[in-house]
Amino acid sequence: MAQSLDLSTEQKILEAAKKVFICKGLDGARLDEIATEAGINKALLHYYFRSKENLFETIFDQIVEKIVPDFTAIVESKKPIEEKIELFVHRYIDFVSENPQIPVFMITEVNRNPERMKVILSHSHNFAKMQQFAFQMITEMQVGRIKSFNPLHLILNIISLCIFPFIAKPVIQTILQIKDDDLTILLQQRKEEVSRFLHEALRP
Amino acid sequence: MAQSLDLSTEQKILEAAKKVFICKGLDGARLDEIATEAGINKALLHYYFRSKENLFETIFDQIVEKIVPDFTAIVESKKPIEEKIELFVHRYIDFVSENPQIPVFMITEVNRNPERMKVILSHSHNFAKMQQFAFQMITEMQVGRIKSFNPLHLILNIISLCIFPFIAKPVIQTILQIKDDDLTILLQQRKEEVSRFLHEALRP
DNA sequence: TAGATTTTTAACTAAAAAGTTAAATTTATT
DNA sequence: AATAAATTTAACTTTTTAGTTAAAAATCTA
Repeated sequence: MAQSLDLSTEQKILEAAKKVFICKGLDGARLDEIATEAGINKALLHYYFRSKENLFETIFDQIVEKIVPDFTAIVESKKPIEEKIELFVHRYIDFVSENPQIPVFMITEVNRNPERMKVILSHSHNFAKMQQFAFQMITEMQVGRIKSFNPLHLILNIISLCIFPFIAKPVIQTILQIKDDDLTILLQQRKEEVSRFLHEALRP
Repeated sequence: MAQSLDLSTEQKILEAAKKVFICKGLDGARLDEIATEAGINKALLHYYFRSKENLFETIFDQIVEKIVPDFTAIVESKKPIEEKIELFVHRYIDFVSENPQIPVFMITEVNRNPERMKVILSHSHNFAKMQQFAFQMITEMQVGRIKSFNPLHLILNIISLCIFPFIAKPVIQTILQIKDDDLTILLQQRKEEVSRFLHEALRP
C-alpha cells in the first residue's frame, strides 16, 4: 500500500511549502502557515514530513533543478554562438519572468548556508554543456567571428544582465517610481535590449 | 548630561548589530548574539535601543546611505561619458569588494519588506545626479560618440555587471570549484573586464 | 462490511527568543 | 565625597513556534 500514498496531498503540501518558503525564507516561514496554505493542519504536515528542515530541503532541491537551465537543446544545435546567446537570453529572461522570486530565494538561502550548494554539483551534465558553450566561444573568437573576451567573464556578464534587474525589482521600482505593470513591461523589453547589447559588445 | 552619552558604547552596539543583521538577516539575528558581539548584555541593549525593529531600522538606514553611491564627483566632472562609466565601474566594484555582504542583505530585506525602500526616496540628490548622467548619455548618443541605447537599460546593465557576480559568489564558487582567494582575484579582474566590455558595446 | 489508511481535532511539551525590570555595582562628573 | 549616569546581574514574563501525541472521524480498499 506504500505506492498508493495519496500524492495529491503530498503535492499540495509541497506547493504550499514552496510558496511560503520562497516568500518568507527558511527562517521566516511558519509551519502553521504552510499547513493552512495547503488546506490541512500541522499534524498532517508532520505525518508526511517529519520536520521543517526536511520539508525545506525537499523544496530547495526541487528549485535547484529548475534554476540550472537545461543547456542541451541550445548548446547542441549547430547555430553560431551569437544566436545561441540570444536564445539563452530569451529563455532565461522568460524563466525569471515566470519565476521572479526564485533568484532572490536561491541567493538568500545559499548565502545563509553555502553548504546547500553541494546539491548543485550533481548537475554535472549542465556544467559539461556550459564548457562546450565556452569552447565554442573561444573557437569563434579565434576565427574572428566575435570579439575576444575571457569566456568566464562573458558568461558571468550574460547571466548578470539576465537576472540582476529581476532581483533588484523592488529597489528599481522605488527609484524609478513606476507601477508594477510598467516595470514588468520594462523587464520584458530586456530580452531584446540585452540581446542587442551583447551583440554590440561582441561585434569584432 | 544628555550629550555625554558614551557614544562609543552606542557605536559598539551599532557595529555589532550591523555585523549580525548583515550576516543573519532580520529574522535570523538574535539580540543576545548582538549583545555578546558588542561585549555587553541584553539589558544594556534595551537601555540604548528599545526593540529589535528599532535597532534594525537604524542599521538599515545607515546601510542605504552607503549603497546609494555618491555620484556627485563623477557626474560633475567634465569627462566624456565613457570615462565616467569606467570610473563608476571601478568605484562600484571596489565598494562591493569591500562590502561583499551588503548587496545580498539589501536585496533580501527589501524583498521581504518592500516598505523599507521608502527611506531611499529621501536621497533625491543622487537621483537628480543619475538623471544628469542619463542626459549626458543621450547627448553623446545623438552626437554619435557612443552607440544608441535606451539609457534606462544601459544604467541597469552597468549596475548588473558590477553587482551580480558578487551577489552570486557562493553559487559561482561551487560551480567553478575554485577557492575563496582565486574567486576574489577573478572578481577583482571585473573592474577591467566590465569596463572593456561596456566600451566595446558602446563603440559607435 | 471489515480493515487499513488518511485526516482532523485538540491538546500538550519544550525550546527559543524578545522584551522587561529592579537592584546592585561600577564608572564618571562636579 | 556626593551625585548622576552607565552597566551588570539575574531574574522574570510573554509570545511564538516546532515538534508530538492520542483518540476520534472520515475515507478508501479489498
